[in-house]
Amino acid sequence: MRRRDPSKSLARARVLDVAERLFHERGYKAVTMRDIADELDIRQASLYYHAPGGKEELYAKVIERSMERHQAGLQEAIDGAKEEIESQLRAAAGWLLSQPPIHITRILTSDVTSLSEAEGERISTLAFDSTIGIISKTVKAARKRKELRGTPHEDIVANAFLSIVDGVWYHADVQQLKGTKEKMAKDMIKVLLQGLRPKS
Amino acid sequence: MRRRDPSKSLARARVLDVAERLFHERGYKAVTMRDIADELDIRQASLYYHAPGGKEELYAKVIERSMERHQAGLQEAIDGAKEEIESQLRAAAGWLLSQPPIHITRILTSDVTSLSEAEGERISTLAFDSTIGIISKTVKAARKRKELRGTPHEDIVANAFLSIVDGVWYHADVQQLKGTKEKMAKDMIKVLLQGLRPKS
DNA sequence: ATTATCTATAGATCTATAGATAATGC
DNA sequence: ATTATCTATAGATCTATAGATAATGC
Repeated sequence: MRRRDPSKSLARARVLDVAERLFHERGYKAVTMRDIADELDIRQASLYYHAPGGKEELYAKVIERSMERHQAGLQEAIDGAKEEIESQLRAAAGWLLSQPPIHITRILTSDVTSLSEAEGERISTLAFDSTIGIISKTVKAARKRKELRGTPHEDIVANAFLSIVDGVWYHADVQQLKGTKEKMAKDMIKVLLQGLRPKS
Repeated sequence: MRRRDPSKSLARARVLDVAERLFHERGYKAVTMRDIADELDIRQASLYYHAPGGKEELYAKVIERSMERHQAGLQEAIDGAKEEIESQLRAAAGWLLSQPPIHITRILTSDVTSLSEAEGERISTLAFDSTIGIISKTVKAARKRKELRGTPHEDIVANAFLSIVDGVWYHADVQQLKGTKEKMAKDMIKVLLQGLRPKS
């Protein structure tokens, strides 16, 4: 052994970190326990010491942790911003761009269908509430303050917002467009909000 | 045998239809050859008579056919509409909502990474050009007509548009929101365009 | 004694091939 | 003879478990 394990959480956290990155990048089915072990430089079987519950439970733990972090991160960003929807969404986008892309639509439409039904539903709800739900709530509050008009449904708007940020990631990464991600997000938020404001 | 195969394409097309539905719903890795065979009510091995090239080639054929159809469908919808961006996008959305959701982001970020590198790149390019590319071109043309301002980058806008339509599918299907998909799409297009028009 | 690895392997699943069989058209 | 299935099975891959081994702390 290398050391007396100063906290147990250190090695476990590393496992969760690697698993999170791979699961978010490729999705549940496309990641094998061997892939995760390889990146950790241990044997595939040794991974089960840190993840005795198996792959599905590891995935669930990864998504739980990731979603709790996103929920908190989004909420803090929004609460820390001026009580005004453009500042709030810009802060939310700032948070999202500080983290690797989550591909929330893939989680909700593909990944969860490979899990047991009960687990799939639990993860669906959690993932929805932690991301779309938070933004949706914020949009709703802005409507109460009369900053935004009543349509379209806030979940659709929230989903559009998150997809746009995901799209910014894709175009910055893969398509290598010029300009910073923050600038792209800021511009798209402006576009989105202009259409959402009351005609006055 | 049941019949003299009046065209060969009939059975082949059924295979492609089933495979397309499953691959689009769940993604490449989450669909097995057995899943496809089961839905066709044949044995898993019999599927190889219709798909002798194996799973990866079947997936490629499925995506090629689907993307060619989408490219044609989108282009025809847009060309058939009034030469004005709102009519064009509404027609494009109408086409997309007449087809099952494609989850283009999942294809581009997850599915293609499970293919061989060359095939992955080919499919990526095809999928991008057939969807985001077509909308992007349309946005660019509208800019030339001075209907829209110059930012954000048209690929980002096109991606947002497609994600929004995908989101409409999700919320109508899974979340069971009230109202037709067409109404939701129309409202979101209005929102998007208002922000994209020149200040004048 | 506990912690964290390892090797070996069972068992399930998945892709793919070989070869037999049955039904039809020429 | 051709077309479309089938059964049987090889071989690869994947998840998971059992039990051995090495290093450290008590």
